[in-house]
Amino acid sequence: MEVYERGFFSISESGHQIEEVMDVRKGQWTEEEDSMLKAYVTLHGEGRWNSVARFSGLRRTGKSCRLRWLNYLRPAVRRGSITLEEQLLIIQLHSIWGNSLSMEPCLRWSKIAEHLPGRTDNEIKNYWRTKVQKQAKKLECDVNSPKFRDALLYEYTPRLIEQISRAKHESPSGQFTYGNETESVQVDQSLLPESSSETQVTYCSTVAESIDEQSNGNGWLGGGDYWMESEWCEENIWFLQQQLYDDEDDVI
DNA sequence: AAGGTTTCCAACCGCATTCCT
DNA sequence: GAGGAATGCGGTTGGAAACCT
Repeated sequence: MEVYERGFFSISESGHQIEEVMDVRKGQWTEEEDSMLKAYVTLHGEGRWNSVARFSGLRRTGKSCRLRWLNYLRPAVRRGSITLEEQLLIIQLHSIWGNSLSMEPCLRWSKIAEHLPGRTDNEIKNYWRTKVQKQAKKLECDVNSPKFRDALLYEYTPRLIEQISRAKHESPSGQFTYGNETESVQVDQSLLPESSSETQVTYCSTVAESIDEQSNGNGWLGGGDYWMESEWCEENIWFLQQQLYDDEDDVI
């Protein structure tokens, strides 16, 4: 069903303000709209989205065009499930930029997305909300609680790293998409604080930087064919559950 | 097979920030 | 420097697809 809404197109060209009232289309993009937008951006480049909306012939707002391009049409956009390595990074980076300890509560999804080439902030946000928050709910604790964050960082994360390492060694082709030495991101247990505290941020930064360093120059997501099932597997959920219940009285 | 429920993700919205005149 | 337009962000929603009964 096509949805149109009365809207304004307002742009300024060479100092002249042009304002026009017309029907603005909303909802799912059609293939035709996609190719129109693609063709226009290929020819004129990104940016000036209101002009794109007006001159491409699309009955869409600039905002809508921008979003469609950035989240879907851009050639760099990567598709498919979030891999284990990406999960690992998201969890770690979210602990730095996505919690209340952060000095910059804004910009977190886009900041995290910067470290996952080809992934959009929208995608990461969706992943976090649908997968991580769902698991927190299953485990009957708040996703932002220190208990859940600790469990994710100090119990789930090392297991993820272990799985990644195992997968690397089991992979016959040896195609692994970040770093040459998976072991170099192994968690050093001595670095782990006993419970949630400011040192958690320091620890996370260290791990994230370590991963980031490896990603520089070799483009760990840049072209690897490595792919594996990356959803929250029952084994990991069970393990997390055990940790949460075992530590119930220990963790503040 | 049909109807109901859940999951997932593309797209929208409102607000904040940045840019431009 | 001020004001308005453009852009970018996080939060939220709606609907298609998948799953369950």
